[in-house]
Amino acid sequence: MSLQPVLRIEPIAESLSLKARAYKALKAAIMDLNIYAADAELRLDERDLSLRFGISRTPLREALAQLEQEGLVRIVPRRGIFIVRKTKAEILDMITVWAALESMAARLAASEATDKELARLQKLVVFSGDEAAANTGEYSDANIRFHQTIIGLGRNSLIGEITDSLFLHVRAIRQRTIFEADRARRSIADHTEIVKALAARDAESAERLVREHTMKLREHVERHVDLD
Amino acid sequence: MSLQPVLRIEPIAESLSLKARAYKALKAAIMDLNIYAADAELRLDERDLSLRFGISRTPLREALAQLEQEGLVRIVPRRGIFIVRKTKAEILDMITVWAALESMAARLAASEATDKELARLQKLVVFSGDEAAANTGEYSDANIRFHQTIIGLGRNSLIGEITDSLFLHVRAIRQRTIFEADRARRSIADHTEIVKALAARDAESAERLVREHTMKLREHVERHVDLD
DNA sequence: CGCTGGTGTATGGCATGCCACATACCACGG
DNA sequence: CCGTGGTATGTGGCATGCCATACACCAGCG
Repeated sequence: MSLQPVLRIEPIAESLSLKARAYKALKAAIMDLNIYAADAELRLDERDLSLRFGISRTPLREALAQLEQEGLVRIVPRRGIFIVRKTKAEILDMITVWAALESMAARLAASEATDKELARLQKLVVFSGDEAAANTGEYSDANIRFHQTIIGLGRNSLIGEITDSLFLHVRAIRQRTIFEADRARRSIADHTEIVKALAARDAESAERLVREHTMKLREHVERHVDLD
Repeated sequence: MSLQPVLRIEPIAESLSLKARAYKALKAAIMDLNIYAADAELRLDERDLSLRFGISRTPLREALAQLEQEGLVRIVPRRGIFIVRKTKAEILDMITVWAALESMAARLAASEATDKELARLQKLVVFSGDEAAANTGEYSDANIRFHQTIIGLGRNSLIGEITDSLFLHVRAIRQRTIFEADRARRSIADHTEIVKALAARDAESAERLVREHTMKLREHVERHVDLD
């Protein structure tokens, strides 16, 4: 154990490339925008954006190309760049994929997670239970953290990456559906069951419960959410 | 029914952008290359490539940026562009994700697929069974078609897209492991069981069988394949 | 002989400007 | 008044060239 005063060195300047910064800024801007509002502005203009960001079109185009691959925008030659509205069918497919991945993560977590980690997960459920009655807005965040935690406990970072990219698109829907008190209450009941199964190291049940929980959301969206 | 002679009009020229063509060409080149060979060339050069393709650096850079996001290359400023070798842990994670997605597709297929489609799937298994004894090379293709067919029967195109992108990386491994007669034989036995479960519309079993089948591959790779 | 400091070169990042093509608008003819 | 053809304008695609920086090489000093 050295007690010498240590010169703290940080990797300097880590200033991201303009391309990376444009990418982040655009992504944040698109996510901020409620793209499902009827009057949302769906058209982007390269030159206008490059002026407003104060960079040239080259890095901006590269950022846009990345966003296109991620499915957030569509670039049509000589027509324009359009923010993509996902169809209801695509949203439903995403939720299904989410169910497949999170349930696999739960299965893995049943054997991988430590008791300590599971205790923290438990606390998350209790907290959101307290909060939910009073304030469903807070619940939405706790709900998201719960699911992200399970995914993390699976120790498969690819699952985390894929669900993150899906989350962008599903987020708007989730927030729209969560503001129904009964759904929140039942959701917490499901979460409680899931934690129990994990604590019992019951991979089969954990997998099934998580899958069914998410597929309930899918069902709900299919029936009650109107897009397009 | 018009008997008039019809002027056949094809959408003309469908000539892809240079960026798209560069993307395809690079991807194919990288896949052709056995990147896990010790002496594989891992460094690319923008200017050299743009000369060889006969295009300028701009569309080439955009293609490379896409490949980077897909995880096939890594671009390091002022150092170079490197073809990525996946670590063994990453490959294992990919196979796990594959298992989660294909098993979900099987679950969906149990209710979605028509009898006719299942009959075609059945034929695929029989065919690969015949072929396998004589020629494991052919079997590899039939094996891939079998799995892709199941994924298609799930009617969730997102699952197809994600597994396609994983396939790039897993392919090399799959081919390396399939040339073991016993694995091929047991694989066909698994496939037979899977088709049976689907024909019986037993979603639970179909899901489980597909998952276990893929997780066997994962196990095999973890034990016997040496990367890095 | 080994290490340090300086310089040249290679490479990716970025800015700029031109081009092809799709669209919109308008003029002209029926 | 309607339809057709021509033209102007806007937009993304692409080529080109400069710039900053990391690395390699070399000279000079200890």
